[in-house]
Amino acid sequence: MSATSTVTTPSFAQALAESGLRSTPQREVIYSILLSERNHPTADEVFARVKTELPSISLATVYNCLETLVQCKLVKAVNFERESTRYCPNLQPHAHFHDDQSGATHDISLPQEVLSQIKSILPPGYDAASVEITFRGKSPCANPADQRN
Amino acid sequence: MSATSTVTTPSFAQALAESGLRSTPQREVIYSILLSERNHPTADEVFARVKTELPSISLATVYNCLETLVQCKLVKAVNFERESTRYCPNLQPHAHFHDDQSGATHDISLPQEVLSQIKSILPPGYDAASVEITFRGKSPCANPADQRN
DNA sequence: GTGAGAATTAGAATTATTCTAGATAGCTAA
DNA sequence: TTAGCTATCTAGAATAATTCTAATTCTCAC
Repeated sequence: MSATSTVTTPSFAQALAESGLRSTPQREVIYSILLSERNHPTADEVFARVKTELPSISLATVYNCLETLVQCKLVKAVNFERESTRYCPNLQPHAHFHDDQSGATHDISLPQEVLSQIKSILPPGYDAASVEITFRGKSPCANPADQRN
Repeated sequence: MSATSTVTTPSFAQALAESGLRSTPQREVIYSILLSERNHPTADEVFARVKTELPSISLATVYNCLETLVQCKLVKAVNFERESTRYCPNLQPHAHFHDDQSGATHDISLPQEVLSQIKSILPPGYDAASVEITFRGKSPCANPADQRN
């Protein structure tokens, strides 16, 4: 019942090669698991699944491979950065901008009409209690030193 | 240099009271720190700061108080849920919907025009490399059992 | 003042993730 | 082929954020 017939598409190897990396059995199997199991698995869930095909694989390798696939833009990491939770007293609807350089997080005010347009992408039946919008990139704040967050 | 003159506004006590909770020195000081330090501090940073006013406070209390303030809707938690990172091979622009009941995460496709409208809220100088949009609430998927993520 | 429940405390426990050091494997040039 | 270099993999220890536990302290209603 091996649903994950290892996909060794040229494009897979190619995407890795473009970053100077090799296609390995571990990477192939993990990628094929992500393709077949479209339910946003965690590293641990991938680990459990991949062990049935490569029993000697280690959890560290799973983390390494997932990180590699993200770097090669073959998969995306959801719930992105695993840093400390941060708190803000700004209760107005707003988005956040995370400056990659300084690590600072800025509030970006969110006009009502944009918010409702965002909510309009939800198919019928979806009832959203909250939306979280986070940008990441470069912000105009010149001095990283005086802006920790 | 005690910038945090404890704010005991009636509304603060009131917001707590509405949830059947008390206004305590620890909660007041922590809230006032969040108000004065508008840079999205972490629990640890709040802990460091609050210790100068309440030297005997414990880290657990800081976590408890922050959680309490979030429950009373006095502050918001950014970088919300501290769960495992999840991975998906869907490279199209899409948002995520997190079903609170089942814990499942669904992809929501994101039309180009909505995406560009979202990006348009950024003030000049902000250069976003990526945007992450996450809804949370109730999704129409009836059976929580067969949809883990 | 007393007693019940709420809140706080210190420290242990948990969980996701990263680090480290050693073992393997695969390619390159002789 | 084979020696050597590097990439990759592995197991287990280490780290960091957070939660849990049990004991103590505080508050308020009576």
